[in-house]
Amino acid sequence: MAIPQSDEFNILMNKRPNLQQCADPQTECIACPIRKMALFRGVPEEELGWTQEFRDAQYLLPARETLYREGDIAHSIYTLFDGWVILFKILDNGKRQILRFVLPGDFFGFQVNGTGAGAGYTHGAQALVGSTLCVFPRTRLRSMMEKQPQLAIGLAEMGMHDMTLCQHHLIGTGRKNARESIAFLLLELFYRVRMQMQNGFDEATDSIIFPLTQEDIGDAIGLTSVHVNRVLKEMEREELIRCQRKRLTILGEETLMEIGQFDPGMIAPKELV
Amino acid sequence: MAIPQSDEFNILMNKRPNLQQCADPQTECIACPIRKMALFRGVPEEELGWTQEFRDAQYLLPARETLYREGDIAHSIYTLFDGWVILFKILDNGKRQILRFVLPGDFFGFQVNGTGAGAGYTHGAQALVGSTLCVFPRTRLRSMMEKQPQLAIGLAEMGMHDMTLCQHHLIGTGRKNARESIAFLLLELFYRVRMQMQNGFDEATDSIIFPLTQEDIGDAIGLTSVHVNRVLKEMEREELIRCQRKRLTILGEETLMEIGQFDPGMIAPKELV
DNA sequence: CGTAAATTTGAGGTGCATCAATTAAAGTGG
DNA sequence: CCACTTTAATTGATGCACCTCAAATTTACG
Repeated sequence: MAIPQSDEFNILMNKRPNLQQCADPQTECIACPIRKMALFRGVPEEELGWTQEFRDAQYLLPARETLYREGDIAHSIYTLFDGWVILFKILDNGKRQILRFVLPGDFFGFQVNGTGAGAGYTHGAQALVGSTLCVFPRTRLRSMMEKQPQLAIGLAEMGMHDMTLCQHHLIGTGRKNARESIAFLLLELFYRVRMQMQNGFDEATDSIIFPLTQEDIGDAIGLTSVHVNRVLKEMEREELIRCQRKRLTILGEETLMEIGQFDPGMIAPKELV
Repeated sequence: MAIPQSDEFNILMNKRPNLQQCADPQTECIACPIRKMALFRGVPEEELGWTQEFRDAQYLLPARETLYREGDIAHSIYTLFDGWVILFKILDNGKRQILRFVLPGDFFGFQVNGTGAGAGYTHGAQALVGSTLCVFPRTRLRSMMEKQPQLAIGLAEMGMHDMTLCQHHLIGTGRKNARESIAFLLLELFYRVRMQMQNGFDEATDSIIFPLTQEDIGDAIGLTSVHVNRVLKEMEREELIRCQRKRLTILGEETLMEIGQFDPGMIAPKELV
């Protein structure tokens, strides 16, 4: 049975032929398991029909696929429902800087250059694993926020959280050595995945699905994959971590936290007052 | 004549004995020359009496003085009215990472750890030059936003802008060499100061007041002051900049923009749609 | 005008990059 | 399920951008 397709979807498909519309039934906002962590966290239950109407649909993005490139016209903004997405920027010299690791519940795609409908994304976005996205039309965001202040507050709060993470990455690249900032990154991602308790965390082995390559790690904290490898190997020899076959286990949590100067409270979700 | 002092002020003075209340008359929000760049950008004129009531007062913070330290209970949030403020974090090893340069119109002090009235700042704040601050009670922010959605939207927009700057700093420390990221930083600050056309920009010489020490520059982009000095000296020899006596002149704008991969559009104020 | 703070310059060391080649793992079509 | 191909991980040798330490000089400031 054919699924009816919106204009948004057609625009999207035009640019990204690999994006697939989900089969019915799609997750309703009212039944969304990650809602309390996501954009609509502050919206009361009785209003959720309205958020549902704002949302365009859910889409599947296969692993390694690009969602958008820097400069693409920003038709849509996204909440990641399931999977892993990276936001990044490519420099003139060809080097890549990963700006953010997007995990389920995170909102992204709202950072643009320019104004109005023709504004372009400031960065690129790519899936690390097969991912499910909730897609919203960007041009309606402002009017939606004016109607529903909770949405704006939620956005400001999530922005604050993202900002904190970004600042910690800045500290990592600016003022920590390779060992310290790798320890921090591994712990940060481990805690963020474990916090949501649904997406690849295995309680039995205290491990998570970890789809980053060593090159991804390097591009996040400003190192070459060669040097990342040396540090990771050393940490494995010291029995601080196990990082194999796309799975990460933290063995020496205490020690790693000291090395990376990591404290879970630093990356806890933020609230405005 | 004694100025009546609010509870907020007393709390503030208790912790920061060097903060001085401005003499009357203080700038009214309705007459504020930087309002359109600041937190209340979206608030219609007829509502400004209300923003005025939200604001506690304006205060003076002398040069080099600390406004708050990391971990201090966050009673207040701030808009910088005039001056330069840096937000920073000190690591265990004593190194300092500057997270943000706050210029007039910028909003800060809302990033906290924890919830409720006892939450603490995630970072420290310090004035580089004598600065004037608009102070707001943090605990009323949420209710204010619920009453006035434009405030939440403004906050989200400013957050987006700050995030973009932070990401560019991340790119600088992570994926650029000393020369490139110094060029970027100088241009960024130069453009941001010139954009507001009021605060130390001298049209005749195309120069700005530039209160950073070479150590400040280094702590912003992850270099030692020694190495910053060598790069700056080289740039002066090449007649790309003049950076003396707390004043910065850009001589080779084109070349510098190429070196730093800087484009003014990247740091233009952001709007949601 | 004296003292502290910031800048400047030199010499020597190191953490990470670069280049290069091998091995292991993951993906793909038959 | 296996051969084939591609991608990622691993290891070694060498180099350089930036750090560290240290001392001289200039500038800011009470």
